[in-house]
Amino acid sequence: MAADKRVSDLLRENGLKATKGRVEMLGLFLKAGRPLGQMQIMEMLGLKLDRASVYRTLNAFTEAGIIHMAYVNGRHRVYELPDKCSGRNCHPHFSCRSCGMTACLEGFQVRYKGNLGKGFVAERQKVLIEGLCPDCKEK
Amino acid sequence: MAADKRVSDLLRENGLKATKGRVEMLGLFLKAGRPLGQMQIMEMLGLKLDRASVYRTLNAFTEAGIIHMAYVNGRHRVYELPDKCSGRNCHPHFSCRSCGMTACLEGFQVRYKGNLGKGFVAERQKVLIEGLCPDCKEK
DNA sequence: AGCATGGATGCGACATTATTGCAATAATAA
DNA sequence: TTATTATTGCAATAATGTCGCATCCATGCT
Ligand SMILES: [Mn+2]
Ligand SMILES: [Mn+2]
Ligand SMILES: [Zn+2]
Ligand SMILES: [Zn+2]
Repeated sequence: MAADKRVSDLLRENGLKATKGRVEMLGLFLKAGRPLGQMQIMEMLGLKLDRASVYRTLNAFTEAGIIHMAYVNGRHRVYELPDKCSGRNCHPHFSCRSCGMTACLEGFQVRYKGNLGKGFVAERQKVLIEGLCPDCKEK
Repeated sequence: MAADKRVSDLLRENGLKATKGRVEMLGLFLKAGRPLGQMQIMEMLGLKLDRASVYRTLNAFTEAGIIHMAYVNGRHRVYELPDKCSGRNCHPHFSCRSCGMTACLEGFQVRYKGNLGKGFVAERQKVLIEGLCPDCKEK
């Protein structure tokens, strides 16, 4: 598949061997266009990869900067491509306290007033808005 | 101790029995003035409470609104008093990606531009700035 | 003060998420 | 193609948090 070739190259450009599992996982992130956790990845891939390999790949991708952890949902770590983020301005997420539904907030800017303090260096922000989704707001 | 009396009353005002463990834990939060996790709590209390009780108390306090989860540090959930927060404007935190050091950011305002979307209700924000602390910046 | 009662605790078992050691395997360079 | 070395699968282990249950104790009532 031609898409696989591009994904493989992307992996090698980032210093990672283009193994089957990695190609499938990165392809999934590219195709999904939304944050993914370990369980979802394995289900979408048909449980073909070992759990440990999925975790190791998520860590490898994160260290390489191909993905980053978007947020923690309960006990689950959820990862995504950093494509909707620009530099230190990572896009925020919303989480429904009632049903656990989460969503990327794209049309939503975060601004800060004040400064961190002498010597601190900001590299990234994680913003999570908690509240109620439209469904849970009813009733 | 007179302080214990006040803490006990605070617990009862929130519909919680003023047991020894709860008085000690809430006293710790009031005295510490900084976010605390389960491990820190048990160490500071000399391991007098059972692990399960600490977790149950953290949950009870959270449901009562006496504390809330400030952030997740690796696998650890860290809680704090909501006294530095006002309504839906919870104060942000900083976390050093190198040493794991975290800090409350008090002189730091967060502003949003744009809106959530029809039907969404924002109740709380969790903002975590990741980067390097002064010590780790030196390297 | 003494007693009754229901919630809280201690303890062990369990659930879940994530990591690690190690032998087998597969991706890359020569 | 072969050699080299990172990666994988598998099982064991770690780490965090929850649950059931018998016991205990904080509270309200007498
Ligand atoms: Mn996102
Ligand atoms: Mn804080
Ligand atoms: Zn919802
Ligand atoms: Zn640091």
